[in-house]
Amino acid sequence: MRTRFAPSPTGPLHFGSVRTALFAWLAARHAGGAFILRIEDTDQERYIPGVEALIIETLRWLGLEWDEGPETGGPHGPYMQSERTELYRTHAADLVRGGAAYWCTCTPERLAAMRDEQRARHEPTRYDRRCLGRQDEVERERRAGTAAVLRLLMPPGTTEWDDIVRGRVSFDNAEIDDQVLLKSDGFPTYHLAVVVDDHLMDVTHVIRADEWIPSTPKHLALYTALRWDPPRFAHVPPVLDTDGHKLSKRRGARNVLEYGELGYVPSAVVNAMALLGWSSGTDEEVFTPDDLCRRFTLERIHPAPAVFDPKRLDDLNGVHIRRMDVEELVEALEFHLPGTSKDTRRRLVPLLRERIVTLADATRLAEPLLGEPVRDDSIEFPPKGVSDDVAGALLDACIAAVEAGGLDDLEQLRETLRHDVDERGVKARVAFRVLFIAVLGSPVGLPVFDSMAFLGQETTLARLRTARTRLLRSSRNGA
RNA sequence: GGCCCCAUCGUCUAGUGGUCAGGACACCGGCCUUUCACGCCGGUAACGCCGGUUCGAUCCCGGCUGGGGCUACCA
Repeated sequence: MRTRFAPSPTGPLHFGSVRTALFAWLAARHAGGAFILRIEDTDQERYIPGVEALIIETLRWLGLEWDEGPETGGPHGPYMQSERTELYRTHAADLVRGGAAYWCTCTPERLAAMRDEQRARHEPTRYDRRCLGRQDEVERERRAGTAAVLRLLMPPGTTEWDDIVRGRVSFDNAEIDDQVLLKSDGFPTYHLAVVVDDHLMDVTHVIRADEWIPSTPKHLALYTALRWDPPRFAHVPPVLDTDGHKLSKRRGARNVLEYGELGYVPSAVVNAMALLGWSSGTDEEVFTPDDLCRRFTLERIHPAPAVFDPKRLDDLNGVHIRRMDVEELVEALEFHLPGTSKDTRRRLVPLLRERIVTLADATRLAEPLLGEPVRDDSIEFPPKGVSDDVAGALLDACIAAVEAGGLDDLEQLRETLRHDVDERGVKARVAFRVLFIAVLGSPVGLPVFDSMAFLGQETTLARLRTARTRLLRSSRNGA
């Protein structure tokens, strides 16, 4: 099996377009086949420089490596359509010779007027073949320099194919327009280029968005005219946003690369994408890329459009993070805990792992351990349910214990302090908020005794004493 | 206007001519617990509508409705 992903460099990749690439990649990997990357840059007007670099970076980040394509090369190159124009012209000439295509010099104005009339008559809009009956004349016009396009002569009859995700699809050819194959600037349209390239690159399975279904009969007609065996088609449904609209650049669909900056890990993004429109048929839903390669088949793609739910990605991201081993996480966290050493991160990971949804959460959570905790006076201190006396006694006990080396045995330290507050009739879960605020600056956050151990005796004592002082001052003011 | 695609909880989905219509996320309870989180237990929640075929339809067929797409010298 040979599949390809053929994006046009008109903007960065979003979740929907990458999911199509993922499906093509998975299908190839599952079958032990090849995955090809080809850049469809035949539209000179919409081309945005630099975007192909972005596309390449996105696929690499996700681990969707291609066997043939830009940068890696391959036996069927070049893999940029703009460098293959000679190929398209050659095959266009074949089509003309075989009577499957003809030149047309109709102006855009005439074409527009023609369509308006057809629409008014409730007919399908398609070229009326005016130029087909006057080819000698058209030839003279072309020689004289009149702009001309090459059109496919759509044969009569019906076109049918067995789509891997849709089943049998069929069209009445009479409804299909004589598609422009070569534009007047000499560049091919998508329709000619895609057929020539897919065939020359030996693509066996065309996996693309279902918006291409209506033009598939044109492509099939081209395969027939060129006497080539057509590939199998799998038209995959679109990914919708929460409002039910198709994901698009225009509607602000996020560049997939941004998910990395936001702290999502590639394996989770891949997992979430795969689950949009595909299921394993079992109850399992957490998969590594390797798992997916093993289990993915095109036949199990659900034909209905899918709404992308960011909550699902969050969940999966947390799961994938929790499944990473310490060293992987130490590596992954480098960007979000800037300036930390590997060893620091190694000590932080056990505290963070269970409580971050994205890697970026680590920045906020670890902050009080990496810098000074910011005192937030909107946080009640001592907290509700804890008297000044109890808070003071707890801090004193904690200070004394830490001075005596209590951080060497956190379990023991905790039990001692818990016993103390218990005797004063206060629940540890309530009283310990004093410690949280003292050490972390907030009543919620990382486990407080582990945090003390991370900070070390000196820093811990400093923070406890600062809190103790703050307490004295406030109770004096209060009295 | 013409043509095409799609339709199961809020979301992603499984599913069969006879099922208590299953799972996951989210949500709501509870447990665990030094906070938070993790984890565990439980709960709310779906076959769009109308016909037909059939002893019986979520499942097969048709229509409708709804959503999406194509209808360019864009992809």
